[in-house]
Amino acid sequence: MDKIRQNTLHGEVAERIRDLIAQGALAPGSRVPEKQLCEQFGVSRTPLREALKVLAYEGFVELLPNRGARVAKLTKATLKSTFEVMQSLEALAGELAGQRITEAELANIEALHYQMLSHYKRGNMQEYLLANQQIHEAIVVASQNDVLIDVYKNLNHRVRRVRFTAELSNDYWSQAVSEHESMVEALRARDGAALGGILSRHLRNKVEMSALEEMAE
Amino acid sequence: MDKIRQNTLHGEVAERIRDLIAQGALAPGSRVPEKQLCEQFGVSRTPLREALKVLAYEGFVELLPNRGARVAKLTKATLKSTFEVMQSLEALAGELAGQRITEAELANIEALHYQMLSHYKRGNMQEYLLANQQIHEAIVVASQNDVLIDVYKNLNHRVRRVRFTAELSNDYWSQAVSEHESMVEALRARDGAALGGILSRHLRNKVEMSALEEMAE
DNA sequence: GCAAGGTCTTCTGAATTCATAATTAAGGTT
DNA sequence: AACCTTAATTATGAATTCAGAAGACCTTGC
Repeated sequence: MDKIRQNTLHGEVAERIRDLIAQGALAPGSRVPEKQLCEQFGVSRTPLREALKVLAYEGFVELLPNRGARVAKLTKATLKSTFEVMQSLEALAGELAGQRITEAELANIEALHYQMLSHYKRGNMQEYLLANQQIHEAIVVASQNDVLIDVYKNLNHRVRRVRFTAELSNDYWSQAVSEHESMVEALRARDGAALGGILSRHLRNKVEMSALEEMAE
Repeated sequence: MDKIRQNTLHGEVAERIRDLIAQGALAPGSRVPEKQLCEQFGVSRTPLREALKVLAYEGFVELLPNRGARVAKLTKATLKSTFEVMQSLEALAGELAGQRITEAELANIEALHYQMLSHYKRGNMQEYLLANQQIHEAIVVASQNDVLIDVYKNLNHRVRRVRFTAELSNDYWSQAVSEHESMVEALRARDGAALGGILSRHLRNKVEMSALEEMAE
C-alpha cells in the first residue's frame, strides 16, 4: 500500500474511513457525514474531502453530485465480480511467482502454510483464514509485479469487511487445504504454470461467495 | 469510466490533466505546476488538488510529501507489469464474454473486426490499431463484470500515451490478425475457454512491449 | 576564490470563508 | 385535512487565506 509514505493527512483520513467502513461503523448505503467525521478526526473538511475522492476511486464510496458521498453498497453482483477478478489476478500471480519467487519468500510461505495447517487441525477457523489470506497475499507479492500487487490489494481492501465472516463446511475446508498443499509443492518446483492453474481453480473465493449468499443485500 | 456522472469539477480537471499527460504536454518526471494549471483551467487550487489525489491513485502522478506532484515516469518495468495484468484481465474477459455476450455485442464486435481487417489490408496502421483497441475493449465490456471493466479501463488509461506509437513488423501484424480471426470464431461459438486461452496468448501486448523497448527510459 | 551558513522567496498543505444547491419544515390554499 | 408552494436551514462545492516547508540566492568567512 504505502510504496510512498502515506504520511499525508488525507492518506491517514482515508485509512481511518476505510476502517470505519470495514468495521461497519459506516453502514453501506448511508451518507458520509463530512462535518461529523471532521470533528471526530480533528481535521478540517479539505483533507477529508480529498480522502473521499480517493475512496470513491477505490470503490469504497460513491460520490453523488451536490449530495456528498455514500458508502458503496457492495451488492452480491459486485462481490461476485470482485472475486472473479481477484481469482484471475491470483492465477497470474501464481504463474509469475513460480518464475520469480525468492528463497526467502518461499520459506516465508512455507512457514505460513504450516501455521495454517496447524490451525486447520485444531479447527481454529479465524486463525486459519488469516494465515490463508497471508499466503495468498504473499504469492501476489512474490509475483514482483507492482501493478498486480496494487490492484490486488485494492480489491482485497474492498472485500475486507465480508472476509472472516465465512463459515466453511468441512468438505470445502479439507479440499481447500489439499489445494494449498499442491500450491506449495508447485512453488517449491518453481512451476508457475501449475501454480497458476491451481489458483485459477482454487475454490476459496467460491466458498466465500457461497457463504455470503445471504448477506450483502 | 463514468458510471456515475463525472460532472464534478475535480473530475473534469482530472480528465484534462490526463489528456495533458497523454499528449505529452506534461512530461514524465516533471513537476505538476499547480498554480499554472489553475489559471490555465480557470479553477482554484482546491478542485485541482482533489484531482491530483485521484490521479495519484490512478497511477498517473506520484505525490511527494511537501513537494507536490510529479508525473509518473512509466518505466519499462511498469509498462511490462501493466501489460501483464491487462493480458490476464483480457483472458478473464474472454472467458466470461463467451458465456455472457449478447447478440448485439457480438454483432458489434464482428463489425469492428471487419473494419479492422479492411484497415489491415490497406496497411492503415493507425486505424487498424484503433479498431483493434475497440475490439479488446468491447470484449471486456461483454464480460458484464463491472469491476473488471473499471480496472481494465484504468490500466488502459495509464498506457494510453504509449499506444498508437508502435510500429508493427509485418510478421507480427499478420499473426495478430489471424489470432483475431480465431477470437471472433470463439465468440460466435460462445466458447469462453477457447477465447480466454487465445487472449492470454495473444501477442498484441508483447508486440507493443517490443516496440517500446527504446522509449520509456 | 570557494564553501558554508543564513535569509528570502516560492510553493505546498490545510483551515476558513463564501456561495450555491438540496432538503425539510411551515404556512397557506384548496 | 391534505397537498402544494415557499422559505429557511443545513450541507456540499469551491475560493481564498494562512501557515509551514523546501529551494534558491546572497553574504560572509576561511
